[in-house]
Formats: sequence, C-alpha cells, structure tokens
Amino acid sequence: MPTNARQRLIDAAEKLFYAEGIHAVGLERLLSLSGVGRASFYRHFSSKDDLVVTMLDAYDQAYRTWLTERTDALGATPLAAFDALIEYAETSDFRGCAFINAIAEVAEPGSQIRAMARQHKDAVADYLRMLLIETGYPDDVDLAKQLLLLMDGASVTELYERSDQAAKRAKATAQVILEKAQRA
Amino acid sequence: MPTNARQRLIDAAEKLFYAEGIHAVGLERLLSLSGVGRASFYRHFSSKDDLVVTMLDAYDQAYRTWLTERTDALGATPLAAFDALIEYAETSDFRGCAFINAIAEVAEPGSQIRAMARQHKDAVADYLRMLLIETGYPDDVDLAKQLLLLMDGASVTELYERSDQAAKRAKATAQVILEKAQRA
DNA sequence: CACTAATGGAACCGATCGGTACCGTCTTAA
DNA sequence: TTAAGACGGTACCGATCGGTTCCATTAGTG
Repeated sequence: MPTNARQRLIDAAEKLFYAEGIHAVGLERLLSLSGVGRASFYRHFSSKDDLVVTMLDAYDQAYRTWLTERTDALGATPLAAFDALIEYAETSDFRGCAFINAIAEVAEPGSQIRAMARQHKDAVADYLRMLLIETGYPDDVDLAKQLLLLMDGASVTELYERSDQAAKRAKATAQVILEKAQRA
Repeated sequence: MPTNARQRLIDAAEKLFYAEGIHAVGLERLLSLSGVGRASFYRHFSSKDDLVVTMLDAYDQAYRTWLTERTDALGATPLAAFDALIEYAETSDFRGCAFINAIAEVAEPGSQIRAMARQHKDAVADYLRMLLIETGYPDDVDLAKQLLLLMDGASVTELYERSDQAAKRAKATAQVILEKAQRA
C-alpha cells in the first residue's frame, strides 16, 4: 500500500535519475523535488539503491504500457512500434532508455539492475514477437531481437544526435529486414 | 610532451572509467592504480574532468586504430567491421562503447563529452562509408549511419546480455540491408 | 474530542568527494 | 658536485555523499 510520500519519491526518482543519471543525483535533490523529509525517505526505502530498483520497476511498467498503447494506436504492427519510438524521441525530455543508461553507468556484473534490464528487454522483445505474429509474419524470436537491437541502437544514438533522425533510421532498417522476412 | 606519470594516469583512466564508469571512480583509485602522487596529478591535469576528456581522446584514437586494422585484416569490407566487433565483444573486459557509456551517465547537454562523442561517431561513420565505397557499394551516407547504429545497438545490448550474440545479430541485420543496397 | 500513525525539518554522523599545499626524494644535466 | 625539475606521499581543506536520530506538526480515526 504505497503512501503519498512514497509515490512522490518514485516520481522524483524517475524524473531526476532519468534526466541526469543515478550517481549524479543525491538524496538532497530527490527530497527537495518530492517535498519529502529525509526521515520519511528511510521509512519507505531501505537505501538509495532500493529507490533506484523501485524506480526502474516503475519505469519498466510505464514504458511497456506506453509502448503497447501507442503502438496499438499507430496500427499495431512492428513498424508502428518504431513510429511510437520516433514520437518519443521527439519529446524534449527524451534521454534514451533508462535501463540502458543505468547499466552503462553502474557496471557491477552481479548487480540487480542488470538482471532487471535483461527482464525488461526480454519483455519488450516478446511484445515485438507478438506483433510480428499478429501481423502475419512467421514466429521468429531472432527477428524480434533484431528489431529490439534497432530500437536500442536508436535510443543511444539519440543521446548525442538529439533529433529523431536515429529513430527514423532504425525504422528504415527495420523495414528492410521485415520485407525480407515477409518474402520468406 | 607527455611525461611518464601523465601516460600512466591516462592508462589507468581508460581502464577504470571504462570498466566501472566515470562517477564511480574517484581520484584515489586512479592514483593508486597508476602509482602517481596526488600532487603530480594536478601538475598534469587541471581537474578530473580534464583527465576524462583526455582519456576519451585517447580512447577515440585507440578504438579507431583497432577498428581499421582489425577490419582490414578481416577483409576490409563493411561486414568485416562487424566481425571485428564480434571479436571485441568476446573479450572478457568488453563493456560496450566508452563514448556511449559516458554520455549515458553524464547528461549535461552542453557537455564537451557529448561533442566528442558526436565527432567520434562521425569519424567511425566516415570509415564505414569508405568501406562501402571500396567494396563497390554506392556512396551512401545514410547506409553507413545505419551500419553504425547497428554496431552501437550491439554494444549496448552486450551490456546486459554479455555474450557475442548481439554483435552477431547486428551483423545478420547488416547483411540484409547490404544485400538490398547491392541490388540498388 | 483524544489517540495514533505518518509526516517534514533539521541536526548530526563517518566516509568520501575533488582539489590544494608542503615536504622529502630521486633524477638529470651543467 | 651541485642546482633544478619532476616526482610520490601525506596532511589538510570545504563540500557533499548516504544514512541515523530526534522532534514538532499534521492527518486520519474511533
């Protein structure tokens, strides 16, 4: 049963960690943005890491909900997922994928974050695979993972290009490999 | 005219920052690994950021030298670049692209790191474009950037997959879009 | 109303951050 | 042999890190 303060902390964490990175944001920033007292923080989370994990969990849910809803609205095809990504990349506060950014900066191999990233990406790949099937493509896990790699490549490219060009480029590539899969 | 101590610091920076991230590595770690005294550090670098920039510059040079040499040895074709990446991804200390990791964790939009990343990626894209031309493909900047996006997608995917599967997947995708370009 | 639980603010902790100043040592070349 | 630089080691600086403790206030409940 999430308290008010707890949710405000998660919201602030999603904003700040995503925008500036995990190590770059201290507790003070999180507390002042959320308006939560320092003591209350530790009533809801055992540590900063605990908040990071919780925030990534919330991001996983929010991202996948957004992706499915927006992709469905845009035609519910594999290429529509790229159209959704293009829209996302056009927003001013877009800064790639929170999971990729997180594992790029916290390197510990046994970290929980890496396991969460793997699960998140598996779930997205599953969704892409389902889109393939529903659109009449053969059931092909590898193709779904190729599409995911394109989306992730676009996400990191946008980090230094800062336009939607990378996402559009990824869509163009996806189109080619989908055509080839169609013919098979 | 780089002194001995200066070069040792750059070497230590390349290892530690790449392996563990920039914020995660403090000066103490760099000094103890390099065997350089604290005072000597500030005789050669004005700040930690200065070392970061210098290290990224060294990485840019080392990476591109490695890429061209290894790609040439593997056939000097666009696909050979992916074979080189596959080899790289198989090494135990591989942790993606240092520039991508850096801009994933330091977010400041006006940061020098972002500009350096852009230049680095442009240089790699130029090399891929040259490979395309030399292999008989039409001169196509967009195609070169698509290949680069695939390599970067593979780099970040390896961060959580930790195998060479992602690089091989990227190569397979590259093969498809190269075939299509061939026919054009 | 009164009791309880949750809260925000602030003082405080040890540890570490990036950065500065000083000192003794070693190398090198005149 | 001696003067000059470059060096590594260490003590120190203010600031901030994540985390703990106490307290007064607020919100909710019977």
